[in-house]
Amino acid sequence: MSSASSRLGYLFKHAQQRMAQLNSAALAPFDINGRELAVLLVLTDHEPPSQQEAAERLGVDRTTMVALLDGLEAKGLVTRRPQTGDRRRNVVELTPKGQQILVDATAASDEAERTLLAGLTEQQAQQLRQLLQTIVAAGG
Amino acid sequence: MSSASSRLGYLFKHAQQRMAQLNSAALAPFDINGRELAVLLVLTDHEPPSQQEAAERLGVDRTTMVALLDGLEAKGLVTRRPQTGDRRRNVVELTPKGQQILVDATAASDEAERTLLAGLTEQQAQQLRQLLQTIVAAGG
DNA sequence: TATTGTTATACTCTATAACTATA
DNA sequence: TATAGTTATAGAGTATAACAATA
Repeated sequence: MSSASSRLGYLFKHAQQRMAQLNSAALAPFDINGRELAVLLVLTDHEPPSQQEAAERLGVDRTTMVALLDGLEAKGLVTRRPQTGDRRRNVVELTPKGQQILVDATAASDEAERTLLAGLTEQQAQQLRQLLQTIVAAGG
Repeated sequence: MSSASSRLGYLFKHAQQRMAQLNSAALAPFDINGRELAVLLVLTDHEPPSQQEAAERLGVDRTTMVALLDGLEAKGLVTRRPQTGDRRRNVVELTPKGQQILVDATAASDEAERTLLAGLTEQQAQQLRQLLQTIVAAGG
């Protein structure tokens, strides 16, 4: 238990790096990365949110969200427009192209996740997901 | 399954961020961070390794290891000396102070890990660790 | 005054390329 | 020629502070 490779920080970091690597390869055909896919997912999880709401859901600063959306908008995957009633806020929505990319990229990322979990049984994979969700949800 | 917060990339990243946060607080009294503790652990996992061997075990570039060891050496926790027989290599060893810090900091980090896993049973915590090790080990 | 989006800036972590010394 | 350590540099990813528009 006192080896570097058994500590949680090491394990989380390396698991995340490997997942990012696999996602990167799987999403390359769609010209997006894992973070951008996460943004697209956040934008469709609930109703069209403001940039700040999207940032909070993703756990990043609102200034980081600006850069992420700049990229997605340049690729024609999302649109921004002032919210009627409070023109300080931007309503961010997926374009039809963005919606299509979301569907295809999610499928590709699902396959990348299966690759990462190839050494686990289906039951173990579900356990892992549940345990992680418990930890992350508790973190606030 | 199509929400951002259920994807493995998101879960790993946020779990790692929370662990880093807890480690940072727990290790502050010892003036080291989680990465530096990992280096100390790598240096004692096996026999005194060269910088390059230590870098490979930790999964970072050798140039990154240079900077990490610069910091640890400046704090008086490790020493570097040319290896007799191949003076291109540095043998890196913990000082007595480094060994003491390692013991105390590991205990503090163990406590931080328990905090992160507070929502899980002991059995679930061990399961999580095992599943992560399986994934990371498979990744090469 | 407070909030949203934005910009400028800086900090951390990391890797690539080039250099020095050793082999 | 090849390798270990080093340095300079650059690229992600991120946050803080300050600004403009709006409330």
